[in-house]
Amino acid sequence: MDDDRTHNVFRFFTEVGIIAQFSARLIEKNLPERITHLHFGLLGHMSRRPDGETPQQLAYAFQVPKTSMTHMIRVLEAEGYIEIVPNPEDARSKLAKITPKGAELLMQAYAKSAQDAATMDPPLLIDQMEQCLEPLAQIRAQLDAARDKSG
Amino acid sequence: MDDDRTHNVFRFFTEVGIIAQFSARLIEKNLPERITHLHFGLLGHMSRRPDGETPQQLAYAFQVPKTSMTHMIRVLEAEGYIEIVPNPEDARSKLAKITPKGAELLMQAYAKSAQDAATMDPPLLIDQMEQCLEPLAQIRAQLDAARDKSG
DNA sequence: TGCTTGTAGTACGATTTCGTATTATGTTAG
DNA sequence: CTAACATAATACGAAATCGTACTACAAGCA
Repeated sequence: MDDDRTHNVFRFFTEVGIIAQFSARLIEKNLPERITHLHFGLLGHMSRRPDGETPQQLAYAFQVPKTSMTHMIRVLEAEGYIEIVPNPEDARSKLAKITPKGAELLMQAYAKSAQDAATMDPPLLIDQMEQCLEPLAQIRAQLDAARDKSG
Repeated sequence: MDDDRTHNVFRFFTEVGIIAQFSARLIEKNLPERITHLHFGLLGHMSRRPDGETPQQLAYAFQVPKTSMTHMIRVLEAEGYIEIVPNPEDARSKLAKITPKGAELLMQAYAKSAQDAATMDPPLLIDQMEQCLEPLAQIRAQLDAARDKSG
């Protein structure tokens, strides 16, 4: 890879890192005290999987260590946003499911953040975001695939 | 903002968040124990500012609380990657400067990560990254501007 | 000068992250 | 069946994050 392209890869990662931090703050501004953007992501993930997922699956999906996921799940459960039930297919395991309270939080935070995004000054560059969506999805899929191959 | 556009904004942030996590891991794989991708970013930032920057400036640039920056700077100093000197223009303040050892670490980690990126399987989609660079830079600039206006 | 207000950095403590080791259950070879 | 190994989750502890409160210095004004 030549120097220019290498430089562009790093620049890409830098921009992405900064934007990710902004989006985290945007969401967390509309979440209760101990709930972070990762918890928000977890709730969104679970809302699309009504049968629940195991901590293992969640840890893999969100690319955090199992122990970190254990902790995040406990916080969500302590606040009543999810419930944790035994996994009927494996007594070692558990299933985490979103509760109505969790679904409510998800919706509220989504709506408020959307409102914030819509009224930002200067306005959010949605055209540019949409323009990036496809390439970003491809890049993410490639990184996922590379991870699965090498660890 | 209509529902589709709102949805796209969230999707954009989601993709960006996942990619940011991957890039953090890519870098950190090539950094010593206690050094994170944020430290790497700090070193890169300082390498472009040989006169040093104050903790305050760094905290603002990296969008982390002052106390977090205090801690990160201490780690970098303890490991010898930066040095902290009094700010001649303000006795309350300090300047953090990269050391030769820090510059060396920066170069090594950069080179190793570039190597990893170049040999990834499936290969990194650099065309797509380059295609995103301009819009991402604009989006980041807009978010920066919105932050400066409202907090 | 003396007073008031603002700013840079840090001490401290609550919480979070995450690596290592452990427990409990599942799976498979013999 | 059972021993050996694999896997899900967690206990535990070291380190990081970050909000609050504080100290030290700076700057503006009477």
